[in-house]
Amino acid sequence: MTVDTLDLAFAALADPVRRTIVARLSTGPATVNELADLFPISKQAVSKHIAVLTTAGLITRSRDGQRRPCHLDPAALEALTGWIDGYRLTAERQYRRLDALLSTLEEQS
Amino acid sequence: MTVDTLDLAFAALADPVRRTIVARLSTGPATVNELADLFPISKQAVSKHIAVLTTAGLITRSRDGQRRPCHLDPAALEALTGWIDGYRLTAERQYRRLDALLSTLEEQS
DNA sequence: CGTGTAATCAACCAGTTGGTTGATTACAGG
DNA sequence: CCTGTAATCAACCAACTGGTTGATTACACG
Repeated sequence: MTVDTLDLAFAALADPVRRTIVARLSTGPATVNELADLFPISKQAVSKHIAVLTTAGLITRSRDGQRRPCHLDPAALEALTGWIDGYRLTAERQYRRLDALLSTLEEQS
Repeated sequence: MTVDTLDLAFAALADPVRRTIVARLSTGPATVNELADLFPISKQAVSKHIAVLTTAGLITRSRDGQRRPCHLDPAALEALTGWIDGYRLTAERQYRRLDALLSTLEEQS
């Protein structure tokens, strides 16, 4: 996952409407119109949100007659948690090392 | 973690400068001036980025003389992965259920 | 072919973001 | 007290975002 993709993916999840769309899609595919029913905004606005999520690689589209259902991509979500966890674990290791150092100093005093 | 905090945290990580700051802080605390050396932008701009990360709860500040070092908060990062993983796992379960259904239909045909 | 529906495109507007420079506050040390 | 340094505040600007409405494309069905 490239740096730009990380930009797009985190930015995509920074909006509550888009997070709600992700939550809904986690239970199965849905069309733009179905998703638009969840919000008090226009269908075009929802279409834009879906475009943001698609560009970020978080969802994919398919074709079923006139309908173009949206599907969530779990692998893209996993890439995000992977990025975060890398640094989180490094930081936690760092804190444990600091704690150990402080314990050692405590014993010596 | 409230909805607004999720907004702020994801938006904070949507910027490559701020992600680099997070990466650097995962190895230990650093001051604004130290962090500013990593980027070709003004110290004030870095100060703004740090304010964004602080408001999002991802980093904390402390006081050491004139210095005000920044520290990464692993718990805040964990809250983010927790949110993502919830829906990722739901989606993966959904796909496994679909696969199972397709297998059943395959057997019956 | 004509009609209805799903969805996007296009233009526009208000508010936010990321950067700049200049001035200001807070603290350490001689 | 005065000087130097760390950091923030304030004002400003160009670019982007999230919303709107109106027009357009793509497909299914009778």
